[in-house]
Amino acid sequence: MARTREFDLDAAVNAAMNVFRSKGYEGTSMRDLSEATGLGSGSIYAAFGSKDGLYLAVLDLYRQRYAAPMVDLLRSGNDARAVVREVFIGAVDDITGDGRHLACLIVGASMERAHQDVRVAERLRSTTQSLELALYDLLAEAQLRGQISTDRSATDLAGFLVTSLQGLRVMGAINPDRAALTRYAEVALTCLD
Amino acid sequence: MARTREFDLDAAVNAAMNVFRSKGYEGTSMRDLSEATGLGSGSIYAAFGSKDGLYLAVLDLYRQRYAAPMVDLLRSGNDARAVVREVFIGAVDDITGDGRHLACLIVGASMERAHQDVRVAERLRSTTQSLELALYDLLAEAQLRGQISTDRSATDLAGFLVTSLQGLRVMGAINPDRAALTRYAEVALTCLD
DNA sequence: GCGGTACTTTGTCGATCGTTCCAGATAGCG
DNA sequence: CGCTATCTGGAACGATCGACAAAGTACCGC
Repeated sequence: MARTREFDLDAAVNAAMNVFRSKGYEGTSMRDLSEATGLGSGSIYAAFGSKDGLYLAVLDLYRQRYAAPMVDLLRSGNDARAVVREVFIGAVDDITGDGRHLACLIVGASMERAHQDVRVAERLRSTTQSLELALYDLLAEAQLRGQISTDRSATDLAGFLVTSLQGLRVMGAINPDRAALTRYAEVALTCLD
Repeated sequence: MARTREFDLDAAVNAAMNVFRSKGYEGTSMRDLSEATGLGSGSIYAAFGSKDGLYLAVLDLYRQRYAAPMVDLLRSGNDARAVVREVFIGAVDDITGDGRHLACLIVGASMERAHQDVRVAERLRSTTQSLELALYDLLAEAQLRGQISTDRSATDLAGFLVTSLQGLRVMGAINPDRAALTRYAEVALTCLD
């Protein structure tokens, strides 16, 4: 063996993620990525192969960092209503959290890259489906226990809730008004009544 | 006066809109726009000043072509429930309509351009607010008449419905399943009950 | 019909794009 | 400690970016 890699790969992907979130895929140049990660372009290409490769790594990190904890929360076994509300409030916090205008990578990727890169599309479908499935399991169970409405199937409710989450991200990008977004989220939650 | 303009300005903006919708702002080059509109880049710069200028013209056309008719429908004086359902079904049709994967310009602009160009942000806010206001007027009236629920304010309901519409656009980009989107829309409409 | 004018076309500008390659630096092994 | 495999940062690549100037063209008022 010889010299080992000096930089923290995860930290680099994380830095790249912030750039992609604020500038989009096409709007981000390799120069931007070099500056954000502190790496030379040679190191980036050695580690990820290409700009696309780095973007895919960013998508994976995003899923692991944001989507996976949300799924874990939904599967924690707590009260369905409380857990779903917590997910929505967490999302609103995330949207309006910092002033750096970090758009949702999932929504951005859906609009900009899903139709161009099939690997991106696959990851998006997989990520949203895992979230939808966790919601479905939670809601189906709650319906059996009579804790939420059975007017709509758990499938439709889960899909609708994911749709609302995506909508909140878009609305937050247009107008990051936390109080308003919270009220919209509350209206969405009434579908469980 | 002198030589008249040879091309149809609206047709050119419309062609540019399709390109922007399928490739995004940064992903679209002046060459793409030249080919789509059939104009030389010189003509484009003479007519719109810059790529940004053309993009703003596209946003205005999009509003006039898609958002304005929606507002007109909401203000047509017909039954609130029926009109709102019609708007949602129309949106789902638009999302899943053609196979050309034309993303919603509003959502795409929100994610990619709103944080970079203040003029884009203004147009987005203005467009969504006109839609929200039309919904508010419709729903407030319907509440007075006892036709829909008064559990939530008309303001919140209107905002929530716009949020749902945006969410449907995102979900449609990830997975253009008309039947599923229609069911999600139906769930959203239950907030009026 | 003719001059003037506005529009169109073409070619090209410097800058920047994503990518590749190289020379120097560095850590592990014998 | 020397060797060498690997990593590093930066220079340089051709291609393409958005933008523009000059030349050609068609139309209007006279």
